[in-house]
Amino acid sequence: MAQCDTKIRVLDSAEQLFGREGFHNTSLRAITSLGEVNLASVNYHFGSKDALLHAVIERRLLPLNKTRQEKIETVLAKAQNNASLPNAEALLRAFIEPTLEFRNSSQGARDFISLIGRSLSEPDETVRNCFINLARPVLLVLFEALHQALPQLSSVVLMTRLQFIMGTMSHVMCMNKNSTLYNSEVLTPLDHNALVEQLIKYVLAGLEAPE
Amino acid sequence: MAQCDTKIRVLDSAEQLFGREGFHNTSLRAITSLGEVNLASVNYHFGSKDALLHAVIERRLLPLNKTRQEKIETVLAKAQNNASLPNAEALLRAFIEPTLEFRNSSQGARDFISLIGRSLSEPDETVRNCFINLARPVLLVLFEALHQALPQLSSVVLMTRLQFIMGTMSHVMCMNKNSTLYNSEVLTPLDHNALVEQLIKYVLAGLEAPE
DNA sequence: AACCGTTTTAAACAAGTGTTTAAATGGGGA
DNA sequence: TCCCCATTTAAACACTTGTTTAAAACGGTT
Repeated sequence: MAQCDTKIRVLDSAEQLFGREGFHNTSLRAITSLGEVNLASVNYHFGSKDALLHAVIERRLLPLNKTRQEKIETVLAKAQNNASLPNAEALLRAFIEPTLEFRNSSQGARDFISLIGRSLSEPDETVRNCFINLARPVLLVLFEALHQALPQLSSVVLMTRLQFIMGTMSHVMCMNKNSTLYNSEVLTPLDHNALVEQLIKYVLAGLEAPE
Repeated sequence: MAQCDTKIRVLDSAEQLFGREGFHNTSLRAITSLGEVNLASVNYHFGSKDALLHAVIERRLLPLNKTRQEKIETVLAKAQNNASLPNAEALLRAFIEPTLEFRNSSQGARDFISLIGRSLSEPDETVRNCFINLARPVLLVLFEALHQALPQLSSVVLMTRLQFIMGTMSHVMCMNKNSTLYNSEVLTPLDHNALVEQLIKYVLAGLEAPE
């Protein structure tokens, strides 16, 4: 089927360019020439540039959110079996690890994660809402689970800290070698696994700090 | 002086629109019509749209960075007088509080802080470098100061955690009522002071976590 | 082979972009 | 008053943008 091929080529090219150059800084002509397809195929298959963005995000985010939600529910089920409180670190891992493992799996995944890492602070609500609406359900699940894990925290403080965690994660998701704050030839950045562990340690400590 | 007035009106309008709509999503015509000045005045007074962005950022960031650096050096001097290690929380406050106090001072400041909060994850290096180059000196000072305050942390871990802190801060700086993750009619967000205290608590706990 | 709906293609569309130009305007000093 | 300079203005520039059009090409079914 040639038509499926075209659709995927558009999605892949759009993912790469949206992730690296940003949505507004990427033209349909750049996408179609990178994917070596005709300009009009975008509007034919997707309808508009906005709808293309939606398709790009949905393709990766739905499976990712499914994984995250399942892992969270596994932690909750285990706690219920033990008649104990769910473990906060395990819940954070359930949410964070799939994200960064996916990011580490391919260059396309890396570009995509960069795109959605940026989307929370995107000024244009077209982009922002597209991500937020898809992410809200699993974030609510995470919020409720963390509420069980840390009953000493008030709702408003927990919500605030969850926002902080999202900020920390977003920043890690967008990071690449060109965006470091210091031109450090001396310090070599951490590898994937060490970075994940440091991130978990950081957000867990912040989350569990006395109110 | 009519010319100064025009320059300031362009800067103010650009600050507002860059902050709210993003750099690439803001046209010179939108800026000049908001400021009620002629379109060509931007290129006459600043040279180009890129140079205008630079001027917008520099106008606010240079004084802000000066304040942050002075406060950091005050903490360091006090520690030296007491022949003790500098206090990590005081150092974080020296860096964070001026930022959020400025953000809270006016709507223009709020727009500006939103602009630079986003700039770290900006895909276009024109915008990103503009901020990073101006911010690097004070960040290096902060890094060295925290190194003294927390000698048990290795350089690479401290650097990583400083990146996490910048991510958390960036997110707070961009936050507004339209970007919340949950449509919570129930939870009313924290006021300015409570938010600052929660932020300090969060980043301090993450920074001081055992390595 | 003829027909069909789907997909691809090149071309054009109207609107918007940053920048440049050259003329007009304004006010202070000789 | 005249001149000069800095500033403002309206218009045009060349280019890019997302979208639409109508014709062409394709591939499977009868």
